[in-house]
Order: sequence, then C-alpha cells, then structure tokens
Amino acid sequence: MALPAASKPQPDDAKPMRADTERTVRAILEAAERVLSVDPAATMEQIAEAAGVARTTVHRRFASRDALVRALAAWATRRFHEAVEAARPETAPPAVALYQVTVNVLRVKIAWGFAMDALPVDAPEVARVHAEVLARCERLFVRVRDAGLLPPDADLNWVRRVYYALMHEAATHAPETDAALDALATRVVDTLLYGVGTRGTA
Amino acid sequence: MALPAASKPQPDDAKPMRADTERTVRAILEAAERVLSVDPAATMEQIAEAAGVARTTVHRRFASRDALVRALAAWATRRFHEAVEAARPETAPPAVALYQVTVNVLRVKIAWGFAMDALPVDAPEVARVHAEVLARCERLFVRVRDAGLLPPDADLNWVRRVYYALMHEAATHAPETDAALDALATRVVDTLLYGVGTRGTA
DNA sequence: AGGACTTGCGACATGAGAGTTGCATGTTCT
DNA sequence: AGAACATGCAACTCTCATGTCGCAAGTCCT
Repeated sequence: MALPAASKPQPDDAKPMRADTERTVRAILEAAERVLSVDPAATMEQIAEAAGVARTTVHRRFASRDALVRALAAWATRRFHEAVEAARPETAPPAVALYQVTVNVLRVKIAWGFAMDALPVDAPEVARVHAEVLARCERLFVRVRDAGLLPPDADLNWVRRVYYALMHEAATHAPETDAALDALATRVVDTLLYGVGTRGTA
Repeated sequence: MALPAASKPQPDDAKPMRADTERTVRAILEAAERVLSVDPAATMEQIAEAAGVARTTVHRRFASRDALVRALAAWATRRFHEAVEAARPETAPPAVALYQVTVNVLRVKIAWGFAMDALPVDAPEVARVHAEVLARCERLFVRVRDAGLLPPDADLNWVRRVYYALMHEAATHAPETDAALDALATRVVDTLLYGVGTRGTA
C-alpha cells in the first residue's frame, strides 16, 4: 500500500529519527489505536503489549499517557487532512471530488477511527487542522450545491453532519478489497443524496 | 413531562425504595450520564459532586464503579425500550410508526445518549432488550418497505444502520421545544428516505 | 568495525481512585 | 412521635497505573 511517507509523530522533528525508532513509534501508535478503540481506558501496559514492546519503551517515546494520546490524535488528524487534500476538493468536478473525498476519508477512518473522533481536541495543532478540513468540506458542499446536486436552499450544515454520520457508520465495517471500498463510498454518496427510499437509486 | 413511573435501577426490586433513596439514585444516574458523556474516565468523586451527594453515598447505592455503569446502561436501555414500544411499531401505519419511533427515541437519546451507545453491553439483561428492540426495528422496516416507502430490493440492514446514524447525529443538538423536536424527527425521516439531494423534499 | 542509540528488564517511588467503616445528623414513613 | 433508614463526614486500606532509573544486550548508521 505504500503510505505517503508520513512524517512527524511529535511536534518537532528536529533530527530525523532512526529507522529503528520510527518503526517502534508507528507500532505504538497503531497499537494505541487498536487497543483504545476497544477500551478507551486501557493502560500503557496493554498498549505496550499490543505493540510488542516493553512498557518502558512506550514511556521513552511518549513522556506521558496524555502525550501519547495527543500524539495519536495529531497523527490521525494529519492523515485525515492528507486524505481530504488528496481529493483536490476545490478544483476537481464537485461530484468527483465528493466521491474521492469519501473514498479517501473512509480509508483513513477505517484505520484510525478512534483517534479521529473519540479523542478530545484541546491541542491547538489538531484543532487548527480540523477547522481547516471543516472549511474545505463546507466549500466542497457549496460547489456540489452550485452544480445542482443539492437544492439551492439546502441546509449545508445539516448536509455536512449527515455526511459525517454516514461516513462514521460506513467505517465501522471495514471492507476487504478496494472494490468493496469503492462500493461502500458509492453507497455513502448515494444515500447522502438520495436516501434509502423509493427513488432512482441507480 | 411526567415520566412513566420508571422502575428498577438495580436488577432486583425486592422492596419498594424510600422516596428519599429513589431521588438520590436518579440524581446519581443523571449525573453519571452527564459527567461520563464528557469524560468516560470520570471518577466516582466527580459523579458524586455532579449529583450533589457525598462520594460514600454513591458507593452505598452502587457497590462498585462497574455496578454503577451497568445500572446506567440498564436504565437507559429500559427507557429506550419503552420509547420504541410506545410507538406501537407493529400495529400503527408504517409511516406513522416510523415517525413516532423517531420522536420517542430521539427524546431518550438526547437525555441518555452516552449510556445508550458508548457503553459495553456485556450484561445479559441489556443485551436481551437490545436484541428485542433490534428485532422490532427490523420488522418495522419490513412493514415500511411493504408499504412502498422503500424499494423491494432495499438492503434493510443498511437502512437500519443509516437510520441509527442519523438519529445519533440528530441527538447531538438538543432542541428546546417540542415543536423543534418534531421538526428534527421529520428531518431525520425525510433524510433517511430521500437524502439531502435535489428531489421533492416537500 | 565501532560509536551512538535503542531496547528489555527489574526495581522502585508516587499518587490517585476504589471501596469500607463508624458515628452524628437528617429524613421518611406510619 | 418514634422506629427505621439515608446521608455527610472523616479516616483508613489497598490496589494499580504512571512515571523513573540503571544496566546489559542488541541494532543502526557510516
């Protein structure tokens, strides 16, 4: 799958990490996502075990439990941002952009769902990016509306909330293949626009 | 508002509680919902404070933190069940039942949202009721489909998931008046059936 | 190869929250 | 009114997660 060279887990990347360390940090973040999504009150020990490292190592990489949680939120937020940007929501044709954003975000949400929305966003860094993404999303829906896919008087705020809710729901059942992911995204967009009722759903 | 004589917070109601006690228990459950929805890891002390009682009193009513959480889940589940039943989903006309269930559940979800879906359901009592409600919900959607509101080949599982997701989202912004609640329920049902796209949204 | 860095392990300090008890003061119920 | 029961308060025990350290063994980089 070749991730796009994700970079900093901690605020400042003064020195480039040793390959060694980077792997460990990643393992810990992934373990934290997995473990915390099951039990948000899980201990450092449980996270360490899931990551396959000693508890002290976790503490070496993340000063405190809180720091780990914040790093996890920051990490997921970054990926979220990348997912949205990669869809070129400001320039691609509205319908295409909407679909593309859906696929990309779904992919991230499946892997980092817990960190993305069950985590407090008191970190300024995270809040800023969230606001940025929110703005992108709002502008995208304006474009979608202007393209005639939404009625001129649509409540864009409600549209966005419904969109988020559908994403959230869709992300709970991870598809196996890329084809299934596409199908899922299609379903989300379709449902958003036309609902599940008796209409031309295809 | 006159709650419908809600009964047992703890598994067995051998002796009727003293009016005194009942108030305290209720205050604690309500406080727990409020406090835990903000911070699921909140302490007994915080819950006690929010309930306006001493920490020891909480322990007197609920043997352990776990017992409190389970009681909270059981309580919310009971109210959930009542909300669905009160809409007579098996006998009322499908469209009416769907709307009525939506209003009723929305009301409960606004007050007990955390306990309803952010809580582990390992208690058999809770799981049983959840399953029961799920079955009711599935049968309701069959009726809704047979009434022609859903296409004959609709994926009822997806329909239900979307419905839940919309409820969840709608319940995050508590309306002030009953009229606003009706409007919200209408919006949920409308969105479920017709989406937010360009169509006859009435 | 060799210095720099990382990790696992065991041991320890600390603090916070859960859970308990006894007693004096209120509140309910009949 | 009076028995029965609930509450607040203060003090205490205990468990457990967090956070630290030093050291020996392993891994990375050039």
